[in-house]
Amino acid sequence: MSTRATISDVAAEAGVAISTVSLVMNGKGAVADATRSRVQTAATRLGYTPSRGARGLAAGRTGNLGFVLREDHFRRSEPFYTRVFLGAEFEARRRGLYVLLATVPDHYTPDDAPRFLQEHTVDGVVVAGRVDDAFLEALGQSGIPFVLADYAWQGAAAVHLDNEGGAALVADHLVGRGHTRAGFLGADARHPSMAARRRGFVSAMAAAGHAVEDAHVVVSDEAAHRRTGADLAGHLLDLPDRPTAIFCANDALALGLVDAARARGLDVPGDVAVVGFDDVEGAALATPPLTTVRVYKEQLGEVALGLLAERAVADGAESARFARAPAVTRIATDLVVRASG
Amino acid sequence: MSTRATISDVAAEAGVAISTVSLVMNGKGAVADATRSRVQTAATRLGYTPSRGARGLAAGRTGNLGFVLREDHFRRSEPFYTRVFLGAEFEARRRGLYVLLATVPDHYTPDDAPRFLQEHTVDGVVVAGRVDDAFLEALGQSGIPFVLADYAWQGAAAVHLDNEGGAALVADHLVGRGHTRAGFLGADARHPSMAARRRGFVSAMAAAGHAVEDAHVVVSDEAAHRRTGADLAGHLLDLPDRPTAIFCANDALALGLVDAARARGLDVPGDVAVVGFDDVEGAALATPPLTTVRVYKEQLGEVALGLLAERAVADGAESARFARAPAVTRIATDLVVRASG
DNA sequence: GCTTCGACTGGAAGCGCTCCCGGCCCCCGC
DNA sequence: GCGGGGGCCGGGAGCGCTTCCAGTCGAAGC
Repeated sequence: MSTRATISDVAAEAGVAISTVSLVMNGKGAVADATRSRVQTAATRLGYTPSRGARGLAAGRTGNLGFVLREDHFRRSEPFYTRVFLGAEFEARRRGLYVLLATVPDHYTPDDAPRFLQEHTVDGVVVAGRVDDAFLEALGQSGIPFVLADYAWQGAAAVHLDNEGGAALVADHLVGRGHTRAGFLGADARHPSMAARRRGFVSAMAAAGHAVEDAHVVVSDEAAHRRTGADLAGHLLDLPDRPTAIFCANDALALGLVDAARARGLDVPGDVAVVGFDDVEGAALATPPLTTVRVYKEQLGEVALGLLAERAVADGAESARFARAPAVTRIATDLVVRASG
Repeated sequence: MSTRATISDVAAEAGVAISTVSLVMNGKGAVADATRSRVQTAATRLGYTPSRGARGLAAGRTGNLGFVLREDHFRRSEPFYTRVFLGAEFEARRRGLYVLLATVPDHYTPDDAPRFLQEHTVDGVVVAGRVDDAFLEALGQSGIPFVLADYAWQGAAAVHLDNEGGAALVADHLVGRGHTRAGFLGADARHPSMAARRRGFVSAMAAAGHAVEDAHVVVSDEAAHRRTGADLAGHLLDLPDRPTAIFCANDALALGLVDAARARGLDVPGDVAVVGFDDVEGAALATPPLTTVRVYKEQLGEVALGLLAERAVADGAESARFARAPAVTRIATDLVVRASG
């Protein structure tokens, strides 16, 4: 191991100038093939790998990107954002970048600022899921490019799931199965995705000629957990004109609703069909297996990071940044039909 | 925002030399109080934060630590290692360090080497959970200091849970409840922790005068999932002299065993008491709530990172590294008694 | 009163790399 | 045959910071 080889070692070994080695390592400029290969063999012989730190210092870029999410999103047992992160990490690796992970508390104060915002150790930030707007505010003012994943804020660049489209798929599916009286169960109402699922479902049902009655739309501000689903279920299941099918804003809620239905002696899907959203790992294993909308979490992360990388890299032109119109990318969703509805 | 302040801006603003600013920022050397405070106010007025990259380059240290785990450990739905990571990240923040996360595949080949090993972007690495020994081999040869969390390998520095102690607590508890015929259900047998739990339990039972019969010890090499627990359960539950209590190597197995018991019409804990290990989030919510051993995942990460930080920092003295005896730290565990046993 | 020390501060040499510039040489066109 | 334009490559100035070294100045020591 001793001390590792530096660029000048390689230059000496190959008998060329430092700058030539740099050109070769970065695949830039015009270098004669002979020289190029001489440098390359010298580099491999010495086991040379460019130092990230030095490269960053000189190039004014760090090659690091931040990935920020709310603390409780990260420690949730359903690894939704973990998967998003993995996708991002994968894409970063492909591009030769690093990802620094950081969490922000539910209620953000300037003291909670991830250090990398201060120390400028990242060229850009992916923000996953809903975070305190105060954080986004601070992030926006810092001038660091950022991309939201599965969240929306003031027209900032974002990539999210096609929630409306997925919900519409559900509506079509239910209508196709002969349901004309469908209900919706939602939670975490402030999350744009949740709102979009509701919107997509309600309007698709209406478009199909089976408008959802207001009384059949139950939405809460609470977190969208299984227990919440069970707790809210009564508002629909105990109705005299109980819906014959219920679309829940996510699988956890759906699972909770199934619990509640079962507790009431109702058969799923016999008495009430249930459809979720997300296709979490437990959905296929549940009894009955849950019909749901599959979302591609890794892809969400990949796309978000890719978008960010392009913005952050192009960011040498400080001025051009705000000129580019914020892009909103949508990741397609699929309906997975199982036994529950 | 424009372009951020550098150390020389601060020096100019405070009317001192660059080196003096550096001394102040690092709290080193002898600087007159007046100068110090002048520098500090200048720094805050300019919103100056030292650049990590430059600092690292100059000091020969990056201030980054790696956190490596197996890919499938990370995407598991139970966020065990996620919690460990959070603990590590927390401790790193306290110390002003960054954590780079990387995963290695189940079967490691040199191509899978996390980039930071090559690019020397980290000063040390925390390895969480069981990884391919080939990776540890490579890591060891790279000369980068590392600390294992929840794994053991060739006497390398490691911190792990007090598995034996926790298992002994379970044994004592069961004996105290009058159980004299206890069984053990394990999986992922190659994991040292799993072996330790078994060992601790068996020897504590023996010490209490109620040795566990060999036929009552069921261990598999499969992953320790809920389904595995259900699948293996028959080897104990269907025995003519079925144990009155079963200690499972982790909660997932225990939950699976409870499933299997219920499927057979057996009452838990009436017909068979069940105890798990880990205290996962679902343990308290299960029916019946699971008696289990609580482990402090965040603390595991904290301690591992702390240990590593000390090694990696002290590592200016390249030679001293191997002189220090590898420390093995143990994190205490607690018994949580709930309804299942 | 002059040396000696210490406390303090400034200068400057890098850390390993990128990238601009300038120069060499060779080939082409007229 | 001569000028000009590329293609290639070397030099060198930084990037922002740490750290060694030298130098200044005031006060204590003889």
